[in-house]
Amino acid sequence: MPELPEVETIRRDLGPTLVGRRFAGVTLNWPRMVLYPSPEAFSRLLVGKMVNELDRRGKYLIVRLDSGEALILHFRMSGSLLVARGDEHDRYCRALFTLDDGTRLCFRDPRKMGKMWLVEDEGVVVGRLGPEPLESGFTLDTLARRLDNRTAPVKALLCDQAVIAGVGNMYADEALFAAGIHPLRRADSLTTEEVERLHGALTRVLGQAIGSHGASITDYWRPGGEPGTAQFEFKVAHHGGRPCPVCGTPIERLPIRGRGSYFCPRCQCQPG
DNA sequence: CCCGGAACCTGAAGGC
DNA sequence: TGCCTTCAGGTTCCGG
Repeated sequence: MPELPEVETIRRDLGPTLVGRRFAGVTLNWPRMVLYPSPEAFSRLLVGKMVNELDRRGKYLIVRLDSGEALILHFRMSGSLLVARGDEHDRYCRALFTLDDGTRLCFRDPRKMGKMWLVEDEGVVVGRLGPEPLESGFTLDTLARRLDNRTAPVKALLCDQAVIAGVGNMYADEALFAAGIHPLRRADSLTTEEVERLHGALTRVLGQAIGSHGASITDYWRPGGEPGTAQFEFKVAHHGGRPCPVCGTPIERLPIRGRGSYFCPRCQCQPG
């Protein structure tokens, strides 16, 4: 599932391919993935526009155009953005972009949940996101204030895009394990030391995952088709039943807010 | 603010 | 082997 490290990998990999190129054509095989404007207007307005730069906010990829508009993509669970090679048919290609140099880009998404927008004001799409956890402004104090006075489980807040942008299920589990904090702990019950450990764990886990080009655990691949390798560094995420790499206790799985949360019941002390 | 559930999707995994 | 059910997950929306 593309979370921050996966989308950042896509951004870095595709920069040289996209920047300076113009869109020559768009084929929408699943028009419902376009949320704004209408699919017809989306395709018509995109063709001819040049890519100025690639950016990322949270799990959103932002393609800034010379017109001042932005093409924004969200990959949800199963989306990836692949440079198409040859003329092989991919039944999961939901949108195909052709560039002015003949390069083709496929928005591949088996579960059809990815979304796209073409907007003049990025804020209408990404305006409510919380801070970027890898930017210098994301200090210990930033995190502490975002968790203070919140009674929800810390795991739920880490996955809330309005609290921190880009953290999803996998990396929330990994960060909580690295910080030794139980996912059900009430956010307002964390000590200063725990928030400090969590802050360090978040930046470390996300930064390391970017260095490994993201985690290929479901349908995520890098734009060139290579898998990421961050999943090999996971200690608890999706490791239910396997022994904790620190103490050997079997990793447990617990639904929190409808999402499977993996943790070590010994290393991550119980709530309360 | 917090919570649960539904909706969107389909491949994978489990039960019988 | 095959049919059927359930699950997974990010986001949004709705109701309590």
